[in-house]
Amino acid sequence: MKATIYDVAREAGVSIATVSKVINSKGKISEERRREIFAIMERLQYQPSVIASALTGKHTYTLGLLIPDIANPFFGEVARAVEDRGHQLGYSVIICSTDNKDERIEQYLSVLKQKRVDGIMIGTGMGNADTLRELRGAMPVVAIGRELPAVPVHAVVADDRQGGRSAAEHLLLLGHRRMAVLSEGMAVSSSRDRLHGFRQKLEEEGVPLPERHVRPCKHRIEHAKREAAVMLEGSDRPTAIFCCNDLLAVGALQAAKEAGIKVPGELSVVSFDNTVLASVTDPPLTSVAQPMERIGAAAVDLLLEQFGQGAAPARRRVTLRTELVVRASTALAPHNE
Amino acid sequence: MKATIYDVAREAGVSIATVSKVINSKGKISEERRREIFAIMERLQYQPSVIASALTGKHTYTLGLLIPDIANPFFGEVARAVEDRGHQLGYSVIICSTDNKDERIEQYLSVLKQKRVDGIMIGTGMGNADTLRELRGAMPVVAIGRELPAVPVHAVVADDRQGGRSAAEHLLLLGHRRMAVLSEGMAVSSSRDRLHGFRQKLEEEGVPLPERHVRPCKHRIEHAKREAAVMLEGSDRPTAIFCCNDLLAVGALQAAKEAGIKVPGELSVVSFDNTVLASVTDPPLTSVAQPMERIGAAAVDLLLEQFGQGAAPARRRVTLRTELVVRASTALAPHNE
DNA sequence: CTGAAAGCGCTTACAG
DNA sequence: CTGAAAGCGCTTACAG
Repeated sequence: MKATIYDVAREAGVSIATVSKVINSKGKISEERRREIFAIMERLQYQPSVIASALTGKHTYTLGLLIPDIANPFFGEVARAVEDRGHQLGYSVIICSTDNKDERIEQYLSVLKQKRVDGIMIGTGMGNADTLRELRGAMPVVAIGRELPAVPVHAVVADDRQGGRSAAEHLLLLGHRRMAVLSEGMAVSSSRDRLHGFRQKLEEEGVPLPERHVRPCKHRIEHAKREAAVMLEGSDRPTAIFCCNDLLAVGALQAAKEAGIKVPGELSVVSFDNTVLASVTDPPLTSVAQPMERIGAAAVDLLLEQFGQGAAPARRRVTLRTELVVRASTALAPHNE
Repeated sequence: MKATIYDVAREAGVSIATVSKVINSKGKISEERRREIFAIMERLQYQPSVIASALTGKHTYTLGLLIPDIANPFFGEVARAVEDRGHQLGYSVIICSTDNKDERIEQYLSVLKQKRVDGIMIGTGMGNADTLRELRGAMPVVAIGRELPAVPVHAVVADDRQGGRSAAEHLLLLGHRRMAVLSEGMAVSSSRDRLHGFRQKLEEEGVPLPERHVRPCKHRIEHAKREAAVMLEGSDRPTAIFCCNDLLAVGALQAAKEAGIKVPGELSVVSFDNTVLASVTDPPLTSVAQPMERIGAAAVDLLLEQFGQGAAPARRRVTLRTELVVRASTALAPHNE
């Protein structure tokens, strides 16, 4: 049978209270006793039960992470960052891939509550504002990667607007004037902000961005490819496309290839996220990098900060800068106008 | 304060034992009472504490998943499959990215024990056989994706040998005779088996595979690129390369491009895993697909099967077939010999 | 069909 | 510096 605190106490000839204290470095215990007790724990292969200690009102040292899909490289990298920071601080993370489905979200939330996790990070859409409001009343929550509409919660996000701007700046500097955008659904705040920043910069420079050149896409390569193909038809086609994530950019690349349009010679493509995909395509993608490591770490920190405090302190936002990583998918605009 | 089983019992005018029974569908409770109690639980927003119930000797309904890196697309897909199957059956999964480092492995294992997870899936290397032996004595374990040396544990793996064979068959059919292999370290059983199957098939057909054309690589694109570049020097260079995973194949593709060697015209590349990367490169990769979904699901099933049984039942292995997915990175061998 | 009581393995005041 | 006792929120025989 597994050793318990009673076994350790008996061996050491002390009370379980004393053992508990040495485990948690609390109270004053003579150095000698503490050594002895550690030795006994070692010998008995004693592993204190987090379950039992959690029941006594302490933390479970477990966090929940809601994301659309852990198999998506972007979320995989974010999850890794969350995991690492959590691990450093003594927390484990339970992954919850929601596919952005309300049903799965509710199920996972219920499970996480029953397991009494110490807090939840939400990187997925949340259709139901009531659910979120209720959740926020029950435990610390932080939005990660995107804002959650309707309910004010802490959030850590990339500076999507500035990221969009820097994509625009890059293309403008290369002389592009006819541009297009492949965006995600407008329900996603991060995607809206990227587009907003991009468009704003173009407006400042007096470069038009016709509505028909802004196409929202589902989060799938084939879909992006189809949308891009449509954009690339006709003679007044754009010389540059800004894609709101790497997957969309892959679709754009494939569409261009099928249409016999050379990237970057005849078409520049700027992407967003800078996941591993960006370095794997041919040509490799110029991409606005999100600081995924820092996003993950900040989310954990923001979550843990809330432990001390009572219910719902002032809302906090952490915005992290993006950085344009230039690769081979962008070049000077063709001057055959 | 959070509602407890006592609150529900009080409201319903019954004992906590009765409430417990309706929660767990145990014993005989009149239909009327059961409805009433459910209604009260609903009204009180009662969420039974998994913590408390776990302490009573039941399961924690939490599983541990050890993998090298959740940010690696292959493991991300496996993790997703594990998560889904676990979720279906009422289990959560804690991710543990080990980077194959013994220190991290030990830390995570210790945490998982303290949290009393119901079982552990190991998809990472395990240098220390003693650790594993000890672990296996303490709780259900299954190896996932590769064998664990030295200690017999249940395992679910792809049929790597057959996968290697089918890669070879494909290339032979296309007329290739001068082949090379980019493999992972030989410590990894799956990589060994892939190479073994590949080589065996070649031998059967009397096609040589010179030792200098078999190069072990680290799990990084740049490293693979460098190794491939060396292989592609000289005039007797291979007309086909078999890469033991998608990342290595990306490296090979990049090396070929830099050397001005056309894929698939002058060089065919076959990959293994068939992660999202395989469909993103240019040309997209012909790849031996691992059935990641089924691997993940089988691992969970194999783990849960052990719950009923006493310590260490007979060792079981589940081997799942691979499938060659042909894309555009392979073609007929050039006949300019 | 229902309930009283013991017990799971800890932590936390409180007393000494 | 150390220990006795209550309590965390459940489940499980056992008795009725």
